[in-house]
Amino acid sequence: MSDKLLLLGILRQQQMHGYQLYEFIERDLAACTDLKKSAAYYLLNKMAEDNWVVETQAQEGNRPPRKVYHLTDSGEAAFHRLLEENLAEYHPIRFSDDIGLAYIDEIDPADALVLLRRRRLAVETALQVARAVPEHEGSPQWIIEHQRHHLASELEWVERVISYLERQV
Amino acid sequence: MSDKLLLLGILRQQQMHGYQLYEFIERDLAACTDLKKSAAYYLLNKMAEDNWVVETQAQEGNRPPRKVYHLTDSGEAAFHRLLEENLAEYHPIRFSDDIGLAYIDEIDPADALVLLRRRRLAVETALQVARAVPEHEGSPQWIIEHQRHHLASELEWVERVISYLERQV
DNA sequence: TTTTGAATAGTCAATATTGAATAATACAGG
DNA sequence: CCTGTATTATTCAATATTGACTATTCAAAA
Repeated sequence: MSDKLLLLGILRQQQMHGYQLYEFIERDLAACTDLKKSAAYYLLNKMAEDNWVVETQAQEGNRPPRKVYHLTDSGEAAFHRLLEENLAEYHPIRFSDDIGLAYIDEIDPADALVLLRRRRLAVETALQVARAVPEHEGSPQWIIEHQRHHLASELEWVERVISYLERQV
Repeated sequence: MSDKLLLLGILRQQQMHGYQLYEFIERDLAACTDLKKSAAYYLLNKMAEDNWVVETQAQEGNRPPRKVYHLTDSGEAAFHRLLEENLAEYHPIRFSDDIGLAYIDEIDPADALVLLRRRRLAVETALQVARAVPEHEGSPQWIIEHQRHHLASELEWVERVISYLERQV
């Protein structure tokens, strides 16, 4: 659902064709979502069926015709509905990367340490990238702030696991 | 992949039939994964094709025959491979619940506050649940500890957003 | 005793998601 | 002018995932 919200939110500001949407998402919204190109087209078709958007053909030069998506009134209503839903909800996340920790006793602690230090490096790198994103003036960029907050917390946590293992060795 | 690791890890300790696996996961591992029954069967079939597990038929009383899954040697090898991979990697997560925050200016700040307080309640509840899980003696239960650490951090963060909005109103 | 409901064990069709393929144009370098 | 590569725009087949359904057994209630 949040992907539909995202697409509707973009189309609300400006009608676009599929590829344009995809590009915008890849380029500017990589931090919020990893929505794939073909998934975006799929969702646009769904939303067209539900009449949240309409497709119009547009020709530019003698390029192949493009499908431009416009928000309808019922799409606008859906946007607001999904927005309120999204703001109120909280989906607890599962850390699939944690599964291995359940079996950490199956390998030599010294080996485990090497592997977890590799993981720590990955977290540190992600944190540095998130911190390097330039500030936008105006209202706070909640999504990137959340990333930073979260990654700092993750780093603390990996470090806790690592120091436990260090005491084991 | 982490789902396969989970299944292999369980089958390593004890051969099981599909339903037994599913039950164990639902009952005892709800915190680590939300693997569905049919997804588990799907993965078991995949792993049988790859010869990581073998199926044997088992009859008990006059119940319908059950498929019991055993780990093979190459399954054992795969387990270790996946475990090392899993311990070393870190997949940054996307908070799909954050999409709405990008559009928070589209609604009245007072309304947004109401919605976000609802979200805060959901986070608080999840945190209390995680804290209520009884301690296991012996080695630390990393997964549940991670949950607690993470949820505490999430709560801080929602509170940050809420106080920003409170200053806006 | 019959019915009702829960537990057991799995299958399946419908949905969703992905990566690869297609096909047209633009454009730069030799 | 030809050729290879990048960009544009979308479709599609293959994979993965889900929820709903089937079918049997057991236990308890009516």
